[in-house]
Amino acid sequence: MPYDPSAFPPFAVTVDLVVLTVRRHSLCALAVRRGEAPYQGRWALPGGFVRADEDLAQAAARELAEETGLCVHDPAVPVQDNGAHLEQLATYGDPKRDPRMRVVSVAHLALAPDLPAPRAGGDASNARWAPVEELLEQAGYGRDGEPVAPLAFDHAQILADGVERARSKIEYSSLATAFCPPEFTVGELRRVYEAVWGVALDPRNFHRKVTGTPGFLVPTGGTTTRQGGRPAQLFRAGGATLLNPPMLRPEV
Amino acid sequence: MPYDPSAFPPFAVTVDLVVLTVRRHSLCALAVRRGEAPYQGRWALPGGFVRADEDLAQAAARELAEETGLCVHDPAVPVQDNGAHLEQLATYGDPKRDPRMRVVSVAHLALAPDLPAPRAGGDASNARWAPVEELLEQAGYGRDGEPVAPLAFDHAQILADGVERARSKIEYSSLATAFCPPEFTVGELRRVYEAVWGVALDPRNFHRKVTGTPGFLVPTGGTTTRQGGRPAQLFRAGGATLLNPPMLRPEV
DNA sequence: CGTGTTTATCGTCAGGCAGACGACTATGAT
DNA sequence: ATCATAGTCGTCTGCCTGACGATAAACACG
Repeated sequence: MPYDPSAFPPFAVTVDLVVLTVRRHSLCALAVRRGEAPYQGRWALPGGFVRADEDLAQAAARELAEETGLCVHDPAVPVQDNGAHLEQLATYGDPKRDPRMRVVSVAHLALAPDLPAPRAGGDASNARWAPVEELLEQAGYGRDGEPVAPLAFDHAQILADGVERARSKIEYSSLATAFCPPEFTVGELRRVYEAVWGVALDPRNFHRKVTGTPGFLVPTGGTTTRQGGRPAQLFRAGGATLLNPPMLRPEV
Repeated sequence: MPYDPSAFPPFAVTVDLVVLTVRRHSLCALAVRRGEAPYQGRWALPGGFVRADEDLAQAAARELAEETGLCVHDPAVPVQDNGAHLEQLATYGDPKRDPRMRVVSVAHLALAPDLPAPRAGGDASNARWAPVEELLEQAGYGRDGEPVAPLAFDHAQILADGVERARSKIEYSSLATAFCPPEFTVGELRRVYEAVWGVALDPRNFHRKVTGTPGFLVPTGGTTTRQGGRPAQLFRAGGATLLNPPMLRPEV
């Protein structure tokens, strides 16, 4: 028996994506330029409508693939080639968040290794990686002197929530490896933590901590000098997902 | 300019509530009996449609008040009289989760002190507090020998996610006080942890930990013997919301 | 070819915190 | 009076972390 349509108000449901990566020692998020009203020309988070036959996670994975070409790896297996981590973040449903109509947006958080270039329907000028501090400024000027406007809709709030989730989650999980290529060094992993948290970490204590946590890292046997200096061991992400005891974020 | 309604599929949006409390040393959740198809007569989580002019949090607070009489206290102030903690949990949107139509449910988690009796539209027989293990069993028999059927829809999954959120969140936040009355003893707070985690904790180490964490507990000056034995100091929840270092959940 | 720079890695040491557990206190029950 | 119950204070030991010295292995530059 179908429902009485007058019994409930109809909603549009969308997914919005907070896609984070680490580029040049800073935490960056994917932003796309809006081509239509409202907020035409403003930067926003990528996203779109959930289709009639789609699960929420499927919709988020589809949008992620459309915007970045990333595919989502199975959460049961460790982070691997070109696979991004994707998880639900939170849902935003203020009645006035979209001036056109009642839209409920299920935000998702994606973590990806550094990628060559974003694409937004093939148009590179309408998508970019921007440092999160820049996107979260209320107004001002970016690194290139271009004036920066706040993100469209409530996307600044969504981005802030996503960044906070990422910052806290790398404390007690091995998620930081999702920002790394399939093989990486301890130093590269440390620079991920430093970029996400915005702090400096002691290389010696960090090395002791991550190599001493069982299941976090597994050596591949190879070494690399791509960072300069003494050759460093290469690792892959181990099977462990929870870090116990957690990595401690320095105060302040 | 309104949207073209054919551009997106319409959804019904609901809020479902995982309302947890501690009764008789066990973690219990509020369940209501369904009065109509589908799953007629089965137990389910309380919930309902989000209204056209309502925020998601408002809808959850309204449903909570309707089912329990609890009001939600401002998250900025500490837990206080008859106020419950309420937070968004996750959103569930599988296309087949409701056989009637496309429903997206924004689940919320509420934590409340032990309450006299639930009410579901005034009908007490259609609402009850049940131990979460009992509700999460696939099938079997409850404590009273009554046969137990699984929760309706995907509510077992939602409940499991809510319980897991509560279990992990009392580790690193002062949220356990939301299960306590306005004034409580260290022993009562310890029994909350023991019920939620399902473990036994050392009373001496627990006492040292919670009284030694600045801002967690503030003494009211009074004492009580309601638990028997030597009189215990009464405390209120302090302003601190984050516990650092966290309370450690014993292994296994 | 030495010297300096960079990054990686190993070691040492002191302080803090948690688990294990002994001891004592203050109430009610019998 | 004695016991049972629950609360509170201490002690000790082991582990982890932060601070930091020392060494190793590459490259850059003269």
